[in-house]
Amino acid sequence: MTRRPTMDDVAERAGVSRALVSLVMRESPRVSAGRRAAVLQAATELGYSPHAMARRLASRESTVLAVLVSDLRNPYFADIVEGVDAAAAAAGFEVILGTGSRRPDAEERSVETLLSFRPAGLVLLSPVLPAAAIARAAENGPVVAVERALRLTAVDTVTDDGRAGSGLLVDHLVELGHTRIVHLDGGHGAQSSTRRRGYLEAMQRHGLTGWVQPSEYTEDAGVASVRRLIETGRPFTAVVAANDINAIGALSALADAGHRVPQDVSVAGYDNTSLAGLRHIGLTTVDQPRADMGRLAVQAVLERLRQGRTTPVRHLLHPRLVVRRSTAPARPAGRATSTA
Amino acid sequence: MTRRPTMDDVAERAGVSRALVSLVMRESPRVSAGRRAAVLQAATELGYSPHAMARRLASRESTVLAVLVSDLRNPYFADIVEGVDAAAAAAGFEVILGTGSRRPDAEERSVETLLSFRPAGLVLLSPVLPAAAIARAAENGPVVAVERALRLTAVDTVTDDGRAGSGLLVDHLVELGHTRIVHLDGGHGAQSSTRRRGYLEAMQRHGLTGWVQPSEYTEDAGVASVRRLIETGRPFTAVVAANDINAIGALSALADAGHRVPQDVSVAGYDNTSLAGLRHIGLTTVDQPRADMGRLAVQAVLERLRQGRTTPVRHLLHPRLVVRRSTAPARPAGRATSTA
DNA sequence: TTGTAAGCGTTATCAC
DNA sequence: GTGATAACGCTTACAA
Repeated sequence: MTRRPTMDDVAERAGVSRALVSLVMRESPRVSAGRRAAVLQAATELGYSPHAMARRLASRESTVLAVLVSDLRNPYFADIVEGVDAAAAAAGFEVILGTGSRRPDAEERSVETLLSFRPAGLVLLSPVLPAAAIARAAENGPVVAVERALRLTAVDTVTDDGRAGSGLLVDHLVELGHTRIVHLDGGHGAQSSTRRRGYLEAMQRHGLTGWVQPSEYTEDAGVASVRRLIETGRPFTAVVAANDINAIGALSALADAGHRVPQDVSVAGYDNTSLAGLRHIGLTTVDQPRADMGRLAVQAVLERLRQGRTTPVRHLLHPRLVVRRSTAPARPAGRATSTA
Repeated sequence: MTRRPTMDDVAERAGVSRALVSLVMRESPRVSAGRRAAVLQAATELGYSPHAMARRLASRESTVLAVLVSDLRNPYFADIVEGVDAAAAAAGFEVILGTGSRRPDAEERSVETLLSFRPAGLVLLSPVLPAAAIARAAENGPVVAVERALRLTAVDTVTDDGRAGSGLLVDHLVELGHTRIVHLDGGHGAQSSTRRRGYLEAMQRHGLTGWVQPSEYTEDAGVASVRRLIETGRPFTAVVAANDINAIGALSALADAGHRVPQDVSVAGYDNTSLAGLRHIGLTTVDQPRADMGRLAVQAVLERLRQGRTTPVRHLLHPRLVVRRSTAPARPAGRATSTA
């Protein structure tokens, strides 16, 4: 609580001018070795470290990168943040985070707060903000939206290729001999329409008929939709769920109905969350290069900042298939509903 | 990228002085309604919002609360951060987050960065920083450590009562008729020694012999230690794991060995992570009031700040038992190892 | 109620 | 190389 030492304190103690201290702190090469040492010593003795805000105010340039995390609870974003963090640190930027709990109004407030720090750039992770608000933010500097489709020329985007990911899963299942492959639709969830489209296209590519069952990105929805699926009486041998948690709901509904996974029915998720990797679960899924997505977002900001790029860039990242125990060759009979 | 409008711009447009704009922005009551309206209109027309850093520099007081999150991936912390966030917002504070990936050096750097913003206070979530570094940080203002025992008078602490939590689990199992209850020890994990102590004390209280099997806060360690447990040939009917993920490892090792949960063996976790609540898993566990912990941390900062408290406060929060399907009455025989 | 002017802790632009 | 001195965008006595 005692007043922190300022540059003037250091200057006085070292017997030099404040300007010289400033040069030393910024590691300027044109300071004599002797003075530099004196300043450095005075600084450590006083426990001085530069005041980041005053520095930015005076230099008129910010080294703060603001990141809006729509949902801190979701480890998916934590992975992206780690990528952002690493890339930002490497570029000499500090990262400040804000959170919005996936509510548009809370996100807008959070963005306001972040912008009040006058950051050099703003990274939005899967924001639910209205596009107009994003456009407004983009008037103040580079904005990158991750996992959100946006056509604004002022905003760069980084997304994973959900179509390709669904395609990977369908290809994998077809290779295992499956033909009756159901997709649980993600409903209102982000990326759900892309994933559905990828599924339908891949099915068509293989000459198979698509079968989409409405669901949501939740465990409960997975349970409910698989129950309905079974009630139809139509046979199926594989389920491509909306995401991992949805797949886990599907798993438990199948178990309740006496269907064994993967002997009777194969199940796949999406996102490769830590859940999918649990021994207990062992879910075949799709993994996005999340750290890379974070890195690319930072890179996009830097390009606008340092190279003056003004045309938007659209990164579409390729996901990777992760095969685990929840998928296996289709049973010759192909009638999953007759197991019990 | 165009220069953001400043207070002077607003003042000029509204035909008033900069000081008056400042008063309006800070919602001072002693401004005439007419001028206030004019200023507000000019501000919205220009899209003006105050420069947070300049404001703090001039007012010599910070409304920034810095939070170090040791591990963003862990949803446990996300819950605490939400509590911090809510309480900070209510008190008119902005929150900035830093992360350290549970590496002491990375955490120290992160704290340095956070302090360069000259925050009003610093909240450390389960830090792995050396105590000396924490003491140093505390020279600059209020510091609160969450989930980390610390005897520094300059630092307030908020922790959950791990002893009580383990006690709740043992009481619950004893009530179900269990006597051969094993504890998987958390090893190097935070709070593990407290949880072990709570287990041992509770066992003693019930006149039972404690049995501690070394483990870690991971799934793999849970698997390995239960395997070793079974190899001993000594009968047991219940397992109090180090935490939830450890318990899930235990579940799968038990399943591999042909032991049914909860018919043959009861299993309990700790932390009430989202994993525990999965239908597929249904783990009995202990829940900490995480949002409250965040709130209390903010409150502690505020007390030092506004009420000038200088004596440290130690909050010890009471956990809650959450009973799910993984625990059940002990089998009369009480011989778990003879099922297969 | 409103305006003037002196900071806040730095960097940038000049001189020397 | 080093040192004055004017910004940076704002708050805050103090005057008016």
